[in-house]
Amino acid sequence: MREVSVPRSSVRGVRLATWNVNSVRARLERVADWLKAGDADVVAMQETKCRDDQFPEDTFRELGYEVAHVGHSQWNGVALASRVGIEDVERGFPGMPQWGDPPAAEARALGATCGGIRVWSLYVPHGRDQQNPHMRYKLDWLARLRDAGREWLAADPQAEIALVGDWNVAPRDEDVWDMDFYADKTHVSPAEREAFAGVVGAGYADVVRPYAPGPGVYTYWDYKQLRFPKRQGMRIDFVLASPALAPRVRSATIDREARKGKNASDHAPVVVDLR
DNA sequence: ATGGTCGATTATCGA
Repeated sequence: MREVSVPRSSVRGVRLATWNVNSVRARLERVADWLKAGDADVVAMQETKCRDDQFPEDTFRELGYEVAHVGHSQWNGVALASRVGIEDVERGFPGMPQWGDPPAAEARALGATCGGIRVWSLYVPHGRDQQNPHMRYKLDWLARLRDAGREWLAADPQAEIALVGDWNVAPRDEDVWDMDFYADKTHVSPAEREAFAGVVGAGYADVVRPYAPGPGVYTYWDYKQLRFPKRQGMRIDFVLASPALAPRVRSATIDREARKGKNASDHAPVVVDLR
């Protein structure tokens, strides 16, 4: 599968990261600095907030990464950057529900094989609020992802698949800073948690939590209300791994440092080291 | 003070 005979990553393992960058163009300097320091081999990005023709490919290329992107205007947009190859790029997964006018509708999922691992960069619909039709779309979207994920493993139980990104679900009470605050909002409802659990039940394990246990461990902090310095966040960014991939995990970290200072994204990168 | 901040695109909307 690998095109390079002895890539550096095969000697010291593959470092896989996911990061909701909240605009790849507004964040470009910080993303580039993070790539230089972070040594990631594969980086999934979400909320790139640009069209394909606006994606700053050259900056990534200069840093040694190939890129694939799907996006539309300011909405959503997901990307993969890889220095261990990008093959078989797919925009959207089979059965993925649509919302709004294409191509915005397809800007939530990008799959590619990177260094032998099938990586999906995912931006799960937000839901907006419990009564909004967008919530139904969110739950349907996760149900279709569950079905697709189950089929991929049925076709090849040994497949090394990573489902990574911003899931817009906090699966446990400990994953939000205050359950009362979120009681009537999105991300914590039983329906949303069941939808997330459906993907886990299809065979994909959260491989980060064992290395970054809660409570009080988050991946997102609202820009407003000084949520970050007050340590009031949510854990909503996850790396889920298939049964063949999960045992390759050696460590995982949430890079809180990247949320600090000016011009930070409201999400921190999540990093997983594979053997 | 029932908001407070961002980003993309153009006075809103989404997160």
